[in-house]
Amino acid sequence: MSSAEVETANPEVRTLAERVFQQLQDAIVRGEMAPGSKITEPGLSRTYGISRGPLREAMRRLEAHRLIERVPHVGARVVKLSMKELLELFDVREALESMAARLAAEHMTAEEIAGLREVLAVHERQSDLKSGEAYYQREGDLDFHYRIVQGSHNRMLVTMLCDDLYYLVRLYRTQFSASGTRPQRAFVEHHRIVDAIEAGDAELAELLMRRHVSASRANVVDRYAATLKEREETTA
Amino acid sequence: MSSAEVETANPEVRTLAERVFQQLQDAIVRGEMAPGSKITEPGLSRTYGISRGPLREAMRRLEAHRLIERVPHVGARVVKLSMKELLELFDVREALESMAARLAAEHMTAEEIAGLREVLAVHERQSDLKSGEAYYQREGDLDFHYRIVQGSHNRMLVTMLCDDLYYLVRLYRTQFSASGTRPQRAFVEHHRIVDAIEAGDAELAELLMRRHVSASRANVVDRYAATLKEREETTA
DNA sequence: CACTCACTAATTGTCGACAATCATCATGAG
DNA sequence: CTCATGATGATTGTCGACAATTAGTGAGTG
Repeated sequence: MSSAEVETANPEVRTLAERVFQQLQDAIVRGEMAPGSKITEPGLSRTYGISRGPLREAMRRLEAHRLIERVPHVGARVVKLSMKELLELFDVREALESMAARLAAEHMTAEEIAGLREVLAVHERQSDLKSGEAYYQREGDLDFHYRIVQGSHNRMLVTMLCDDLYYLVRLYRTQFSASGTRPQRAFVEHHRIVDAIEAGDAELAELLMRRHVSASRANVVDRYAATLKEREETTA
Repeated sequence: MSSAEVETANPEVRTLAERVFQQLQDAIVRGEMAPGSKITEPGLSRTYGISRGPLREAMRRLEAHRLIERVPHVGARVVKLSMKELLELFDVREALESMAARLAAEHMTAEEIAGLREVLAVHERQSDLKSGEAYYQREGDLDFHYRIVQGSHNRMLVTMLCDDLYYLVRLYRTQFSASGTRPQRAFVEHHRIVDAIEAGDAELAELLMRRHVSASRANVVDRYAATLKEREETTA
C-alpha cells in the first residue's frame, strides 16, 4: 500500500516530537501546507496540541530533511522547490539510484527480486485499467525505486534516498502537479532494469537506472519549457 | 587546545543551539568524545553551561548528521563506525563525488580551477618536506574534494557531501587512525582529475573520480585485512 | 544458588514562563 | 512626498521544573 497513514494516536510512535514530525512531514509532502507559507511555532503548537519544546525538535528534523527552511530569530517556511533545485535533485538521484541499482544487482535476494516483479505486475494491471495517461504516477513509481534501493543492502543509501530524497520527490510532484507522464516508456525501462538485476549484471543495471532517471529529468525539463511557452502565449 | 576555545561571545553564530552543535560536531569528529560513549543531557548541559532545551535541538541535528545515535527514552551515544558502515560510506561517496566531478567539469569557473591547482601545488610542496609517508593526510585531501564538490554548483550535492559526509569521513579517519596512505598514487590521480575538469571532459572527470574513490576504498579494505591478520598472529 | 519482582535513582520527555530579537507601523524630518 | 527613525506587538530563543520511562539494585522466594 502507500506509505504512512499516521493517525494522531499511534502507540507505535513513543514520543510527541516523533509523532508531530511525521504528521508535519506528511502534511507538507501532500501539499496541505502551502509551499513557501510561514510556519509559526505558537500556531502549530495550538493546532497539534503540544508545547513548543517537542515541536521545535520536530522542526529541527524537518529542517535537516530539507522540508522547511529556517532563519534564526525570523522563522520557518515550508520549502518551495525552484526549477533549479528540482534539477539538482534529479542529478543527485541519478548518482545515488544508479549506484543503488548496481548494488542491488549484486546483493538482492531471490525473494526481493520476486517482490520487485510483483510490483511491476501490479503496475501492468493498473495500466490495463486507465491505460495510457498517468497510470502509476504517484506512489507506484516510488515503490519500484524504493525496493531497488532496499535491495542495495546499503543502509546509508537507504536512509538517504528513502528517508530524505523520496519525500522531496513526492513534494515536488504535488508542487508542480506533475502527474506521471511518459507512461509506457518508463514501464519498459523498469522491466529492463529488473531483468539486469535478476541477471546479476551490475554494470547494466547501473547504466539503465542512470538513463531512466536522466530521461525522467529530461522529460521534466521539456514539460517545464512547454508550460512556460504556453503561459507566455496566454498572457500575450 | 581542547574544547575550551570558542568562548561564549562569537557574534558569527547567533544562537546557543547552533553554537553547541558546532562544538559537539567538532569534538566528535576530533575524537575527543570516545566513539560509542554515552551522552547524557544533564552532563553536556553542565559542561557547556546551557540548558537542556537548545542542547536537545543540537543533538537532534547531530542525529540527522549521523554523528550520534539516539534511542527514545534511553539515550544517545557517539556513533561508532563499523567496517561495514565505512564501506557503505565509500559507496555513497563514489556515487556522489563522481557526479560532482562530472558537474564540475561542466560548470567550474576558471578561478575555481585555478584555486584547485593551487591546492595541488600546496600538496606538492608539503610532499617535498615529509615525502613518502602520509603527506597530506588530514584536511588537505578533503580540501581537494571539497573544492570539486563546490565546483559542481549543485547546492544539494554540496550540502550532502560537505555538510554531512565529509564529517563522517573525518570521524572515520580519527576512529581508525587511518593516516593518509598510498600517497603518490592519490596525488597523481588528483592531478589527472583536475586535468579532465580543466579540459571540460565531464565523462573522463567522472570516471577518474570514480576510480579514485574506489581505489581509496580498496586500500582501506586491504589495510583492514592486514591489521586483522596481524592481530591474529600476535594473539596466536 | 538462581531467578523474579518490586523499589529506587537517574535520565529522558514535556510543559509553561521569561528574555531577546525582529517585523510592522506610525511619526516626523528633509 | 519620500525616507529615516523610533515605539509596539508578536515571534523566536532560553530556562527551570515537573511528569514519564528506564536501568540498576537488592530483597525475597522457589
